[in-house]
Amino acid sequence: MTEKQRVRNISDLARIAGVSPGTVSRALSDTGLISQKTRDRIKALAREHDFRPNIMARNLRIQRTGAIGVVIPLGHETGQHISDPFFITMLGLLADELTERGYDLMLSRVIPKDGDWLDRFVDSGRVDGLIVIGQSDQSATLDRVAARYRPLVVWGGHSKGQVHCSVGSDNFAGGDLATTHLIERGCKRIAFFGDSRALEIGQRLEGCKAALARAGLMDQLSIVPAHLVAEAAHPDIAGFLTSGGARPQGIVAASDVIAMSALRVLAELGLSVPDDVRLIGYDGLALGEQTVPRLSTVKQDLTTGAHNLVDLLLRRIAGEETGSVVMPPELVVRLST
Amino acid sequence: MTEKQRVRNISDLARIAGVSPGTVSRALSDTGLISQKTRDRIKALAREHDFRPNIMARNLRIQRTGAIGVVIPLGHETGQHISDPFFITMLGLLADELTERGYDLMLSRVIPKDGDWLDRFVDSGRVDGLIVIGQSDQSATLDRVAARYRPLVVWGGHSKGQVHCSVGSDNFAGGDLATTHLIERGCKRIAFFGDSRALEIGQRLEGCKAALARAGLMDQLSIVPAHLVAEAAHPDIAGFLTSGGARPQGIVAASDVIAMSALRVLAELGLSVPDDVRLIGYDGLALGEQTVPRLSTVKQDLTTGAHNLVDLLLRRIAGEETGSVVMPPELVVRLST
DNA sequence: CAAAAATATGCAATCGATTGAAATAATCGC
DNA sequence: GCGATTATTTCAATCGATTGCATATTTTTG
Repeated sequence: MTEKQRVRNISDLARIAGVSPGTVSRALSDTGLISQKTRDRIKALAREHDFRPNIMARNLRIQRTGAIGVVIPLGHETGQHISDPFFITMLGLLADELTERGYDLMLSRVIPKDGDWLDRFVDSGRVDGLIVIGQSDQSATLDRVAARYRPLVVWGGHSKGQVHCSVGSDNFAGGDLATTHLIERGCKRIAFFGDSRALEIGQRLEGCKAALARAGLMDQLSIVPAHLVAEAAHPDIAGFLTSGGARPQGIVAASDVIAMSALRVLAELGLSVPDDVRLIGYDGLALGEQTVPRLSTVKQDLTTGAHNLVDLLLRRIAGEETGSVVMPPELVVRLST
Repeated sequence: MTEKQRVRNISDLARIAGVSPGTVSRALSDTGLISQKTRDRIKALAREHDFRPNIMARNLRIQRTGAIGVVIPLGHETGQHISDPFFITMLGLLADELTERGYDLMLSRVIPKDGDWLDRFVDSGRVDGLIVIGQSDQSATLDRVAARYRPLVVWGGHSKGQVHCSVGSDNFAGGDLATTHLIERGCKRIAFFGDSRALEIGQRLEGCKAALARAGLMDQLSIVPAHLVAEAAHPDIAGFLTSGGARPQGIVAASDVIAMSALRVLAELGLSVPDDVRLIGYDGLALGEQTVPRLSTVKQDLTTGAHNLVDLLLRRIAGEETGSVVMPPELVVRLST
């Protein structure tokens, strides 16, 4: 009979302890003036009744949720799925980073049909801040919302005049890096696989073009707007490679996933990588190490990226003004080039 | 000057509309008796001031959060990362399924050091229910918590006497299926790659043994406790294949990810799949279609699985009692066997 | 047209924790 | 030993929406 009926709130515990609810609150949150003795006593009591203060009530009162929203807009690419390896890698890193800082992660997948999707999330009051993974083709929406809602950061490219705060790698430099590498390997006819309507991919394509222009190979470029999803990219790529045009000597894929699809199509056509065609990906995902041959790629440091995203976001939540971050990409040469 | 200062709560709006807060509440939530006329008027007003009721206050009052926690315990495998393709695939499907049912998804990665990790989450009051992906080696903890906390479902294996509600495929049957397939292809020496301390993998191994026993090949089995993470599995596998023992004719990998690692090791050793060694994975993930050669596997229907998980969970939240679900696995023969 | 029934709206308590101000208790200086 | 400080604790308002009950309004009915 020592076990009373369940302690359901701070007042119950206060009654048991013979103090006021306010005192219990102060004892349990390690803040506020209170004697060490009562604090210990009340904490022990709380443990004994395994009581934990109601988080919703706390949130309401202190006006914060302790959760950060992570949103993945699947804009230009309806079939794209949350299980895309890039998203996922980023998601995992963000989960780690946010957990470390004491925040929960609220995941949301959005298909932006209207211009309203972001507003709805922002105004829902469910989260203290928002991380958007990828701009897709929604830069305008992001800019509009960023103008009124501070705690918002975006993984993606940075472009002139951009209003929203972004973290990403220098896509132009990366595209240049990849292309220059292929040129150095002796490739002349080069194909770019990727849909340039997405901001980042467009920038990578520009970098690719710049490298080609420098080498005087501009007229040798083919552009194939391959889908980002592996299954969807397959026919795009197969269509191009079997269309009868001159076969490219080098392929710049706008993502590692696209590169993997290309790898498979090439294998199906009996072409050897890198002997017949050289192929380079983009992102530096772990799966590039598991392919045969292992994939050369332009690596984005996603660990640092995730760290920066969270760091900037928390600073913005704290009211600070922050600029965007552009990180240098790194060429990783493995066996596919 | 038509735009007054920001409407921040239901009372502000009530004042503007000239009604009581209660009426506004009733108008905005499509419940309760209220005249169509006032409802429309107030809704229009709300839209005009783009006001949305505070969710935290609502949650506190109606005692639910509208969020479901998804927890990934990384028990027996410290290096394992949230970006494991299986987790991720499941996560994406759950996100879709939950969004559809009007719930948010709160993601949490846990490394269960103490026996307390699950209790903390359950008692935090952040979520209305919990989905745990994978039992890892934490069946005991899951059973203990399930005994007192109803809205909890687990993806994973089902074993006799299990207390917690689980959804998963019949791992024993799956292991049998994979092994029988290899035997039919003429394999005699068979290796099983996977760490059987995890419940599901242990069951797959049992199925594998059963098939071998039937064929009188029990003494031909090698067991390699490969890690679940691709990078960590690589040395495990390479170590086994170069150890000088008789090379297996068939390999049953406990997951597609392990199979991918095996594929790479075999390629590095100059062995052809399936000519020199036949290889079958487990899970039926999309990435198995992108490998060279495309991977044979035992497919678990994760879409249905995710649907079942959410369905059972919501029924449990509603107070219903539910049993576990064991789904039949399906043999998918591609080019690696 | 009055009474009964049905429909709308207002009132006020409630969910559970936090926190500034007020009250009380403990400690100190001389 | 007494006022002045300082350390604790209590009190009560607050965060913002929901909802049972009471009241007011409208509609129906005989």
